[in-house]
Amino acid sequence: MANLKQLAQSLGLSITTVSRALDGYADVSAATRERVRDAAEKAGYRPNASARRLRRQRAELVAVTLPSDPGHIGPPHFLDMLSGCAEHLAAAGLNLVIAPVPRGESELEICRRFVDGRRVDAMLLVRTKRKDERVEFLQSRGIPFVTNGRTESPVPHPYIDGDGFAGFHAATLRFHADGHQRIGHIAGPQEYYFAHVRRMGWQAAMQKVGLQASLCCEGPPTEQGGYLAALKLLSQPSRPTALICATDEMAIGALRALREVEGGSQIAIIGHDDLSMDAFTSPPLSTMRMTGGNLGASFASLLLRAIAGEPAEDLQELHPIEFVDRDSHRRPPIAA
Amino acid sequence: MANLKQLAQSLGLSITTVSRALDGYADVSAATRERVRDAAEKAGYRPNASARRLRRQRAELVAVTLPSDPGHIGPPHFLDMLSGCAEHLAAAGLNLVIAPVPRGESELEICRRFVDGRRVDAMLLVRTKRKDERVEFLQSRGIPFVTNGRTESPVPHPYIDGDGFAGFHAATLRFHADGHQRIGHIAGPQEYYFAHVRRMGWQAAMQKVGLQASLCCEGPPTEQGGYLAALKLLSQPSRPTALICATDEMAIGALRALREVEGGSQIAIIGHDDLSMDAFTSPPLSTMRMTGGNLGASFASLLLRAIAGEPAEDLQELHPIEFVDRDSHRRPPIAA
DNA sequence: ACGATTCTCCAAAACGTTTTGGGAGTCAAG
DNA sequence: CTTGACTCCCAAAACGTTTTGGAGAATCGT
Repeated sequence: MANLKQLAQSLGLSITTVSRALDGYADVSAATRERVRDAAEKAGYRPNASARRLRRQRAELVAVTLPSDPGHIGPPHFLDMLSGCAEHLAAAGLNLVIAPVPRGESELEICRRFVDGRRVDAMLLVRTKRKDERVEFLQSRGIPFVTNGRTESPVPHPYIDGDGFAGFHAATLRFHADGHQRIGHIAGPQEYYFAHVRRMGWQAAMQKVGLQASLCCEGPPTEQGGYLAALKLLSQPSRPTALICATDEMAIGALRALREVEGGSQIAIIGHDDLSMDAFTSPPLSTMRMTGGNLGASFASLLLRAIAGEPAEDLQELHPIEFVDRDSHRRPPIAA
Repeated sequence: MANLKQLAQSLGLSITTVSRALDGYADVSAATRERVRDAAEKAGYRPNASARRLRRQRAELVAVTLPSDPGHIGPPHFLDMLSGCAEHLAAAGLNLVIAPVPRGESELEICRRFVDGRRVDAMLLVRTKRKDERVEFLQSRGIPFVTNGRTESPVPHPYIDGDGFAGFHAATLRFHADGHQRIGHIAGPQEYYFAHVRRMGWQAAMQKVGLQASLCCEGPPTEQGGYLAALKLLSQPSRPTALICATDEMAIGALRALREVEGGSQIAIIGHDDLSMDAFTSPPLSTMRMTGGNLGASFASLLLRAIAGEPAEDLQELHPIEFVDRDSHRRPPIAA
């Protein structure tokens, strides 16, 4: 309720002394420090955030841009991640603001507004593209940032990502080990790094075991996208006997397609993300997910270290992907 | 990159004039206004947010506190709601910051920090309790706020809520019309307004049709809570033939219990929230959901109007609940 | 031609904090 | 008695904006 000036006046001290007493500087006597702190406590004094921010030249804020493009919002567990991140940032005196992208504006626009208006000390980027203009912009401005997902940027930047290549590579080999030969891939939009790298993992594995990586169909990373892609693959002359989907949402769409097509229920399928609904689909959807504990905490830590000036090379986390064994991947290869 | 002073200097104008030119005041000539705006554009000038906030005595921020208590995060579609809300607030120059509650601290603590530090112009509260200390605090401070869910506060405040009473009342009557007599209720923690009012709706309907409202069990609003509550109700000497659950999460837990108990699959069940996974449970979960379009936009609008000083009475929205007809509620009453 | 009005512009204050660069006073050593 | 070190405190500047209260010049009405 009160301000530093009033508090100082009521104590017969200068603003300087009160400020320094509260901040625990050694150049104010223990006696006055106590006196000041008692008074501040009693008055319910909290420093005015805007004033502090102006003076310290720090926004005490970190922004995360929410993608709204593909109709659906970001990665799974996204809110949990944000919440964890915000909690850990708060412990360091930073708050997390969410920066949605209004229709008609680009994510770059938003970054610019936040950065040039000195509204944030750092940014958190999700859904990176292989060539991501936001990353280029932030690098040119020298603003600390961390991305969820890698990019193909020539200059390194902090990120946290799952090793999608290895995950999809392993999944493909697993199907092959089960005897599958016609292993199809339902891919996400290839401008996204995660989608591209997952496709590459599948492709490399197919090549490794000497199979043609031809059964691939790309679509938007949504249920509908997966549905349509699956229908297309199933209409091929030589159908796939197993399907690897870029995301669980697409996999769920593909499941719908499988139910509608004769013999579709014979086809093995696996997704990626471990959505909470996977346990309830029929059949329960086998999937993969990134390992590593509290993702939000990791992001917060990386952000803080980036703000502190640690080099980008030290701020890159690539987490292994683990297999989540439910049921949908257990379908024997259909005899030709 | 630049500030007002540099811009003014480079133009040979005063800071005042530049500021007013950019803000479009009439007391600067059209010619200079253009000149200033061109220069500002070219320099990529954006006003420093902290400075503006300090001077205008507005934080340009709205905080939403994320409950983290029951292990699980808030209502369904929560992130979509936040995103929509943030988008509409942004159009009015406000940003949304998320304020998680660190372990060991109360939500009240967080409110206090944000409000007394002048960090926000308004707050958005979710998961209100019948007697909510956050509401009392904000009312005492005179800070604009909107809650998601009503409270029993004697002084009115802005809110958006679903008419849980009517929804659960109607659901109960629907079961009764189907011939059910032993209609049980799995209730959420009664200190939450939503949980209480839903139980009241069930109770009132039971009373209305002359049935005993005795088959009720309360638990935490989680899958596990629903599971345990259902087990308890099923172990009663006279089992329910239909179950109304306070939330879908609890209903999903209850479904698990039904599968484990002999004859459980004969029992009709309905939840509330319309989680995306409801379509995939077996059987697909019938449920209810709040009507009304973009919830986030409504919250944003109410927040802005509250900030503008409209009286609380004009800022209360009670939305009807609609029935979502899937399959789980279609079970004939078991003959006794 | 002269006061009144309108047009443009500006100096300075204010927002509330943190930080710089001392300034008194005290005390012990020289 | 002087010097230096130390302790405790403070005045003033600075952060970058918005807003107040005019000031000077040009224009208008009479």
